[in-house]
Amino acid sequence: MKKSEKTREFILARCAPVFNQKGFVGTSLSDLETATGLTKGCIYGLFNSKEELAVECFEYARDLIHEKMDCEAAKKGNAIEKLRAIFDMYRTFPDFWPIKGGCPILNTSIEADDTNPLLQEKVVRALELWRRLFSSIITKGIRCGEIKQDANPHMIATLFIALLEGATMMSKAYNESSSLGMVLDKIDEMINQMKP
Amino acid sequence: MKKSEKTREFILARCAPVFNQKGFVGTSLSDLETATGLTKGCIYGLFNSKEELAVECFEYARDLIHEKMDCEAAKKGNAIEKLRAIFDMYRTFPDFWPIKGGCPILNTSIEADDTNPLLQEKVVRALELWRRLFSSIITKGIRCGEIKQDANPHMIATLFIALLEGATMMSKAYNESSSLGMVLDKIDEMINQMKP
DNA sequence: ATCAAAAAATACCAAATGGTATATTTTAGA
DNA sequence: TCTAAAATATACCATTTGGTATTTTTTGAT
Repeated sequence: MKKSEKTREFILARCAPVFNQKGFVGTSLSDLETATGLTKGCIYGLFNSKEELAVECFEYARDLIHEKMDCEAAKKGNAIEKLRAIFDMYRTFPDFWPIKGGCPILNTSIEADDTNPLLQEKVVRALELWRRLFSSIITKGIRCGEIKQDANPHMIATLFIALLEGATMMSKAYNESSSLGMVLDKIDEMINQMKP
Repeated sequence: MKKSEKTREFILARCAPVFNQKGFVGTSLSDLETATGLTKGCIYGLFNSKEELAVECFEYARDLIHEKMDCEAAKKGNAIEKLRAIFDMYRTFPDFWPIKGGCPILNTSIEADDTNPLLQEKVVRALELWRRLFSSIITKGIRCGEIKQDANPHMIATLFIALLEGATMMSKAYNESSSLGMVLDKIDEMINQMKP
């Protein structure tokens, strides 16, 4: 691995949490200098603009979370348990997040939807990826007879994501886990009703 | 009404949508000058700082929405219908929002939770207000026998808000109303199950 | 119509912003 | 060990930022 590649990864790891907490416009180049201990001369040698860096940081953060979910799901043998494993991660709020600042999809979506088409597009792709993760688990569960035949994977996945994101916002706002807890209990109930 | 009071209201009405779309840090004084047609000399004569103006804009936007919900609910006679009336507003996404940029509570919460304690505190109060609106309708519904005795108002209100906020984020991201539609259908189902 | 007070505009400020051209240091292959 | 290339730091740039002191304009009561 080339030195520049290592530095790139290092910069992403250090800057992703900063962008996730302060947002794209809220993060200044000097913030990124302090976060990395590098100069902007160096940063601009590896990334063409602040926006390009922000995009890569977003994808870095999204991957962290997605991989963690994939990993938790992979440990389980059937669809219902896979889903439960993913939702159980949220029980350790806010420590669950592999990155400081909460859900990068939520954070970036809210900031970008009216202001930054490039980031906005990355958000849509990330949401699609996430929704597909849920709905593919559900679809397989239906095929294996672990989940009701008439369950609608796309709709259930959408409900799960909406519930999780809304509850994440609330629990971060209140700075306590009880809202998220109530939502997770509801999700549990919904999962039980999915059984054949 | 004094001239200065009228100008204050005018500034709030013009600036609130700008803050709601671009965020606090993303909005510059020159943005506010273009939005109002006034100079910052004038703006600073009425507000002590950009932050104070942002706080008042947030409360202005929150009131717009809250009053619209109150108004819709007031038209109906019983709890179930009051709830439905409020949720039906969301069916006209994105035109429902009395203010451009979507839900100001969601937007401000995401930006402020890690960066701006003052705005953050206002978000918490707004969330509490909103949750109380829902749970007081539900509580009255229980007392009148329109809603199951064992319904948990606080929990149901939390679920509703999480669903609405999560779905708002998704529908704004995708720029289409189908996610919100699915969530509204689910909420409808939940309301039906609340009947005694 | 006058005039003081209120409201708004002008002109200015230091600091910070994103970005770049250049210089210096580090790296790795011969 | 030498050296060219790669990586990083330095020094600089124009522009924008939030904010203010001052001046001009508008207002409304007499």
